[in-house]
Amino acid sequence: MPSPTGRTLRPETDCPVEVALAAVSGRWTTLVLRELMHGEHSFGTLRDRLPEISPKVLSERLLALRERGLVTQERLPGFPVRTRYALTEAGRALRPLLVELYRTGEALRSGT
Amino acid sequence: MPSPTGRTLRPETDCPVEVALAAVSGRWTTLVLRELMHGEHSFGTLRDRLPEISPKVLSERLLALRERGLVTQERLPGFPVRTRYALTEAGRALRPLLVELYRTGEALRSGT
DNA sequence: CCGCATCCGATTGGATACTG
DNA sequence: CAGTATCCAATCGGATGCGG
Repeated sequence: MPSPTGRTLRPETDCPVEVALAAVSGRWTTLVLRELMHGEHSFGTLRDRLPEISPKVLSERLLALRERGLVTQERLPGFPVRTRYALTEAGRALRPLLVELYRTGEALRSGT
Repeated sequence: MPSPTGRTLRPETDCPVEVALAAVSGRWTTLVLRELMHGEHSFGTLRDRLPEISPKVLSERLLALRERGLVTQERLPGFPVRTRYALTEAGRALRPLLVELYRTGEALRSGT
């Protein structure tokens, strides 16, 4: 965490903690990441695996992840249209963080 | 992360990942935690160290952290009133997660 | 099939003033 | 000193319908 001097005094988007948090926060985000950790997916297969997510939100999440360079989108030729979403190297770099989130969450629950 | 079977299909508050995320999310939350990681604080010293946080938000964050069992509040006798906030054992258990957030955030930035 | 546009209710965070 | 009460603007997430 930030050093004693040079401490951030307010939430800044370029603070590393905020950067990482931004990458995984937002409803459904971690679940979308989990699915993509298992491999590539189309828009539709993601919806199949997360049946209750609305197209708008899924679309928003995928766009945000792409803008952060965590996910790539590829339009496949042919008809009907198909799309392929996959994690980038940076996206895969989130795995240890997700593992740590899981680990910490379990510790908190058992501690309670 | 959740096992192949028994995967969570939607965001549920008792999913470990959500539990951990809930503990650290919300604007200012990680900064308040950071200050408390350094030691106990009163409401006022927290405001001094985070000059731009509003009393309402600080109050909300501290309450949420208390409700999750991450922070304790102690009213000190005497006048004027003083209060002391400190991390619980569970609260201190968040340190590795904060470190991992920082580490991941830096990796994302340098990767960009 | 993909995913954007629209509408809407709920939640969030900030500013400020006030009380025990 | 330590908060709570109010008010408000902005963001968020869900439902649904339409267009490429």
